[in-house]
Amino acid sequence: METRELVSEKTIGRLSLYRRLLSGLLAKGRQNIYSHELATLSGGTAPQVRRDLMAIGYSGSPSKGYEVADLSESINSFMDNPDGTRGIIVGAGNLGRAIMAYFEGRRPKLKIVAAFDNDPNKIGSEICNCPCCDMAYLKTTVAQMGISLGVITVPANRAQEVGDKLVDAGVTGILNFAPIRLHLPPNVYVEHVDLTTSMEKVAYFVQSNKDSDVAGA
Amino acid sequence: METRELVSEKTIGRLSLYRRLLSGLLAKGRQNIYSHELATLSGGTAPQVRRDLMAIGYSGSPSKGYEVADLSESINSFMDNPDGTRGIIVGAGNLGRAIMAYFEGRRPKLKIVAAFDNDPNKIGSEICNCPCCDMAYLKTTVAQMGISLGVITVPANRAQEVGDKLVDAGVTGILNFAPIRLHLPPNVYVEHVDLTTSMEKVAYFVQSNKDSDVAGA
DNA sequence: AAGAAGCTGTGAACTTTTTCACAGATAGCA
DNA sequence: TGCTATCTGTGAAAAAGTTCACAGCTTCTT
Ligand SMILES: NC(=O)c1ccc[n+]([C@@H]2O[C@H](COP(=O)([O-])OP(=O)(O)OC[C@H]3O[C@@H](n4cnc5c(N)ncnc54)[C@H](O)[C@@H]3O)[C@@H](O)[C@H]2O)c1
Ligand SMILES: NC(=O)c1ccc[n+]([C@@H]2O[C@H](COP(=O)([O-])OP(=O)(O)OC[C@H]3O[C@@H](n4cnc5c(N)ncnc54)[C@H](O)[C@@H]3O)[C@@H](O)[C@H]2O)c1
Repeated sequence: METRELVSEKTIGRLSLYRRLLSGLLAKGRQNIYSHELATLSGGTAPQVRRDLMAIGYSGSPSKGYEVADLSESINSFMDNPDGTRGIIVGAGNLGRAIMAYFEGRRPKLKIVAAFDNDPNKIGSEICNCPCCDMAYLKTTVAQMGISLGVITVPANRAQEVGDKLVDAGVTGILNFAPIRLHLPPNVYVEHVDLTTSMEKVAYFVQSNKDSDVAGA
Repeated sequence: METRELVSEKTIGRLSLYRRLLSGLLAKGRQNIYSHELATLSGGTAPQVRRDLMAIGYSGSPSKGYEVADLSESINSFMDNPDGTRGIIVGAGNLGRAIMAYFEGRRPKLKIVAAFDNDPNKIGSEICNCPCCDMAYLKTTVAQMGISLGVITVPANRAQEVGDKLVDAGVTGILNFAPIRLHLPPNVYVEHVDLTTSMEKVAYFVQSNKDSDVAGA
């Protein structure tokens, strides 16, 4: 079974945001920050920020707050795999290519190293400095390049099949953009990004704004 | 007064998924479904499905479960604005265009009707049957076309400014893809889709999977 | 006609997550 | 030095969300 769930998924998500905000501040020369300032930037509350930092064992000073550079480094070393994480994208369509373009060269510890597709016109081409490969090479590539993360951007009706192939190849974390729920073994971490639902949620709360007020996310 | 029974954000998100699953089933001629079946499809539990449907006042039958067509229609009428919801996208870059391509013609009650950009090469062009307009026309377009929803796909450093413009124009719901937290009035519903965080969460949980169990299932 | 099976609807229990509220720490200042 | 202001760290309370467990309904079987 799962051994240690020390830090909750929600906290991990917020830590990801904090470190992004912190590196922006660092670039501007900012040295210290209080929990309530990070809270404002991140859209949360001060106690929540303090709880999150407590979860990774980080301590600030009552008068100076937190040291930007040091905290940033602490979150990095808590979250990043020191050897780096390598991922692949399956489905080099509109969304897949947008994601590849965006993540190219952005984080040294998290790289997308190849794309896979089943369209003969795409196979063999290069997308954002990554080769676009035939699905037949999925398993060997995952093994040879030490890939642990897969991004699924194929149409909904192919997503389960692709998920199965990724797991079979040895991937243990999947980011799924297809609008269905994948059925995969419990030792594989799956994050579903459901853009249709996100859009429909906004549409719903827009509508209900008309007669009453609703808190934001 | 309090007319509308408050339905949580999480329930709304699941209802969006249920109706998508239901329309797939409907297309296959399926007539009835039990809560535990919908639970399996949606990755949830049977009591949760029943609670969610209870929230919109829908009742099934103890022997037949829920009627697919009828339930689907009930969720539609609960979630959709009968007059339809119109949205615009600001930032016709890689992600913005992928989203426009995807949502084109997909839902009759939820349409993206225009794009906006500040790049002179894009302004005046047509993207997925939508005009790409100059930001100068944002306010008048929102008013004239009765637009209530805005999607933000501009770079992070322009997102707050664009959010302010959207709110000023009269939009009351925003789907934000820029990797920052927007600061907007509380009557505006904002959904943040943070793809960087999603990716980093998977990377984190991949890493922590390593030491627990190795045997694939 | 009565019993068995298996479903829904839901109060209550439980779990997770967030917020409150305050002791203790640190710096600035008179 | 001692007072004031304001921060952090955290136990405790509250809120939100999920699951349990079972009464009651409906159909099927015998
Ligand atoms: N683009 C969006 O904004 C958006 C929004 C919501 C959901 N999605 C979902 O994201 C996914 C991708 O969307 P898109 O707009 O990029 O679609 P797309 O059609 O542009 O791209 C799909 C790609 O997958 C490839 N493909 C198809 N079957 C394959 C297989 N079996 N193995 C490998 N590759 C295969 C196709 O060749 C194509 O390149 C879809 O599931 C879609 O429902 C996208
Ligand atoms: N593409 C992804 O996978 C991805 C992942 C994570 C986050 N994001 C975020 O989504 C947003 C869009 O990403 P992208 O990859 O599409 O970027 P992009 O650079 O391809 O597109 C940005 C578009 O916004 C337009 N723009 C810039 N400033 C503007 C302004 N002030 N008003 C109107 N239009 C303006 C540009 O002309 C361009 O067309 C960014 O904030 C990015 O951080 C994207």
